[in-house]
Amino acid sequence: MLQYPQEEPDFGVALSTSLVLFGFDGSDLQVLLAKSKRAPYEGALFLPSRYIAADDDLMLSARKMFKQLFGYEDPAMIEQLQAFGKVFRHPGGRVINVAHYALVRKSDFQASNWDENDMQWIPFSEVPDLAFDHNEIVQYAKERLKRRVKRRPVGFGLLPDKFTLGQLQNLYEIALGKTFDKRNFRKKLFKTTLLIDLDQKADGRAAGQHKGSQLFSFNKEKYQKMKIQGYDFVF
Amino acid sequence: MLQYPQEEPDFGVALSTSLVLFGFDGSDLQVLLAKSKRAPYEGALFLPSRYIAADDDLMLSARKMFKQLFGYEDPAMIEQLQAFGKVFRHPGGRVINVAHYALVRKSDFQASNWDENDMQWIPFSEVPDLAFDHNEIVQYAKERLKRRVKRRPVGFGLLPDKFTLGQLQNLYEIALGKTFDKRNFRKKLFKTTLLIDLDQKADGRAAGQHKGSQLFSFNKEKYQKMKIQGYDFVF
DNA sequence: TCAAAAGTGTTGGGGGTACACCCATGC
DNA sequence: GCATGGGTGTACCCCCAACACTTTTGA
Repeated sequence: MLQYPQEEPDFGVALSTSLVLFGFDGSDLQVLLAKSKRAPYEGALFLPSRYIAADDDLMLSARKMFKQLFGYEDPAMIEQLQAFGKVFRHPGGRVINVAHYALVRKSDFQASNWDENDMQWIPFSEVPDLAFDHNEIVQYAKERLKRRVKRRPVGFGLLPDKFTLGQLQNLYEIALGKTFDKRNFRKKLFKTTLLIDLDQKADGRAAGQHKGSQLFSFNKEKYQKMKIQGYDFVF
Repeated sequence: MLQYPQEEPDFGVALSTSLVLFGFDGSDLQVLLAKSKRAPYEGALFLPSRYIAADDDLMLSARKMFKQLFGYEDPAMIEQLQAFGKVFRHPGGRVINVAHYALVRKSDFQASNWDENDMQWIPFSEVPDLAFDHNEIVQYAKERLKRRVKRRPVGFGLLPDKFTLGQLQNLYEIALGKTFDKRNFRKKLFKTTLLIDLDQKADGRAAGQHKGSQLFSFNKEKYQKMKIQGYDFVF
């Protein structure tokens, strides 16, 4: 039969998932990486990864790993990237990596058992050579993030609840890889009417935040309503 | 170890791939579907699919299936969509479907052994309930196509070498799901300077083609050059 | 007092959208 | 002759890009 030329499926494959975790500390967009302790990649950095049991849901497995790392369940955004086949060959057979990416607010959690796994945040633009084919995955994730940032207000999921326009602009500039004029950037964002002016000024200096600058939050409810009515966020 | 909590990968999974094949006949964008002859989906339509051997490359498997169907190797565009996990459960175990999509020029090939497999082109907007989770895959493929059409000149890969502006407009309208003003559409396309006016008028009536209307072709070489110099096709 | 970021308006040009009529061809 | 699609120009508006100086705060 043309559609299924092999008589029987070949049940010799294992699944893994890697998570590309993007975090933002106010001035720097970063990717979470672990350090390998095993040959042949001893000492090299790689994406947090795990095997998926044969009967586990793909997305659920990715979410479980996320929870293990951060202690909470619902990242601002999590999505499958795609399946990567050119992974390292396990002696036991073929392993397919179904990679995901997620966005986290770095302000939302505290590192817990990361040290023992040698995990660290690496700036977006300085990701070194990684183990396995993880550079390819990170590259793909970056492209996906760019597309999403342009067409959906996902950027806000990376920021703390109260943020300054400076932080927001930093984020957009790093994610999209170009600079924007401050005045034009503000006009553009205000035009969406999705920013709530909190009538509050920053009283300390978080990363990328200037003491005394105006704080804003993102009007998620309004965005939901507008979306239903056909509004399309385009940056 | 946090990164790989299961000691060993679980080699009990099989891979399959489904192809979402988009074709265009000049007036209608279509998807290629086969008819199932087996329970529990007997009579239902589904995407052309095959199992992937455990040590086969994902993309290569998709290309092989493409060649089986069309007799030539290089579709205008072929890309992985993503892995779909909620596929039917084979009695032997878990099957993961790594779906792909491809664009074909319907003018480039002749149906061969399709009859015996009950394969047929179904209009883009009239895809019925499909077997397995294939509706989800088709839906995902449509979104991907929309994005690609907007940001790359992939539409031309669906058209015959010589096409009319009417055909091109049809294609864009169906793919993006909206209508365009004829004059504005032409202005926009001419502005790209990527259309070659063949100084030739259609002498018959292909689908969606009006006898006597001007024929154009796409200047692929010029596009390649412009792309290298940073040009970004945006429709 | 110096450095760094916040905050603030105007102008010009380009691109998008809206809009209507005549012509060529097939049936 | 009638229906269908081909082909053509103008006007307006909105959005984007370019552009510079003053103020606040921390060090």
